[in-house]
Amino acid sequence: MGRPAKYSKEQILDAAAILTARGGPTAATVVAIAEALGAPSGSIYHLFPSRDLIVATLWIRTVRRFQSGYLDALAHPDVRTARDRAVLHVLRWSAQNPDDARVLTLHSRVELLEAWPVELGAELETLNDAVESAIVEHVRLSRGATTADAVSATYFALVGIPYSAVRFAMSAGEPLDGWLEAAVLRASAAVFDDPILTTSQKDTP
Amino acid sequence: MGRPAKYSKEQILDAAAILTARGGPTAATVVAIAEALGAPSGSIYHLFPSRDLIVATLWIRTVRRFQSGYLDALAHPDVRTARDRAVLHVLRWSAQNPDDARVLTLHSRVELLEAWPVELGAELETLNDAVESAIVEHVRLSRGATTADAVSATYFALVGIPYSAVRFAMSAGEPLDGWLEAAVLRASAAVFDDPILTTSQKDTP
DNA sequence: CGTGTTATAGAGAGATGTCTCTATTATTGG
DNA sequence: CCAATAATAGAGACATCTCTCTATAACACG
Repeated sequence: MGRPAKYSKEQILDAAAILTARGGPTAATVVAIAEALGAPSGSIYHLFPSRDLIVATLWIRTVRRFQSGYLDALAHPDVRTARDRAVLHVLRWSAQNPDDARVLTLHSRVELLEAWPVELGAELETLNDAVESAIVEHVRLSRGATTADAVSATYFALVGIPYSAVRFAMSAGEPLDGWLEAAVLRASAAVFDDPILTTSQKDTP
Repeated sequence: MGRPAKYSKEQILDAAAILTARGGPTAATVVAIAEALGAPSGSIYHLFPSRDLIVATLWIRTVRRFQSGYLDALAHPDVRTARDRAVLHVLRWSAQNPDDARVLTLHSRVELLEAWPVELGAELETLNDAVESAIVEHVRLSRGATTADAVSATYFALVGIPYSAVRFAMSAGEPLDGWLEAAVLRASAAVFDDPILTTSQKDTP
């Protein structure tokens, strides 16, 4: 019923991802996306009501794509294995999805879009909930109890540090494996060598 | 000789820094800078020939400001002390200069400006030379000889990791001291616990 | 006190981006 | 084959940004 769609939302998001990854936060203009698809700009607005919504949807899609494997990795019952797998997932997922990784790392959410669409407010609010819960759960498993500092430090070790390696590799042109993988694993693990993080249950090798 | 200047280049760069730090790479428009100074946009062009040159000059100024203390820290004769001081300088300088730090971390140089002014080409080329030399020298002091991987890893440990903490703190609203300082020091130091980095001269605690 | 000099003031030209609105095209079901 | 439907096509209104150009203001020096 009706004319078949020539362009899809996914196509638009794909084009927006590539443009953003390679040209910065402002590169994904509606005109540029339309050109990438060989469409006039009006056709884009048939699928997305605004540019902001394209960018916001791209952000959500990218975060979700990253999170699925990350949560699996962190769910491993052995605490140490979970840590290593989570860290490695950041590196390997980024290596396999360089454009998505660029969207996530080169550009922080705040600078990607100053005014986030209200329609997606709720979704954006809860976007990180799954990872946050998983981190809290991980801290509980490691220590028996949680504190705000322990959760923050764990977040830093299991997300912040591996992402710094992704940024580093992307700007330096280094491959995301070899010595860098090993270095990130050591750096991340070292964060846990702290009395504050290991009071109730000692993590011994 | 002539009317006294009401606005200075420094004032313009200060306004651009604040705008960029708080509103992202595109926030420092000439109009916005002019408004911040209470001047019409034409007056800005009397001091800077183009917006690109404002942003590029701001970048150089910010990097230089950061580097001066960093190089001092890294110049300490004791290798271990040099490392710790360098790492701490990143954290403390960022805490004391939050807007400058935001310019440096929230936005990578590439996304700040796609086309860098040719006039500053040479300056931008050599901007990191001093730090790179210092890192190479540090590696030589630690190991007796240098390899590309060792230099990269050192760069990651002494710049990448501390900056990831700055980003982390800025987006999470954590203070840049306390447990985070300690965690970063451990994470950074752990990168050096590697045979590749310690072949000729062992770094033992 | 006037002249030369240097800076600011402010309007506006031209480019680019977002978004709207109408016309047109392709398909499906009767 | 003929509606009904749902999509694309494309022009253009409106906003904003960069940069230019001319007029005007303030100060130094003789």
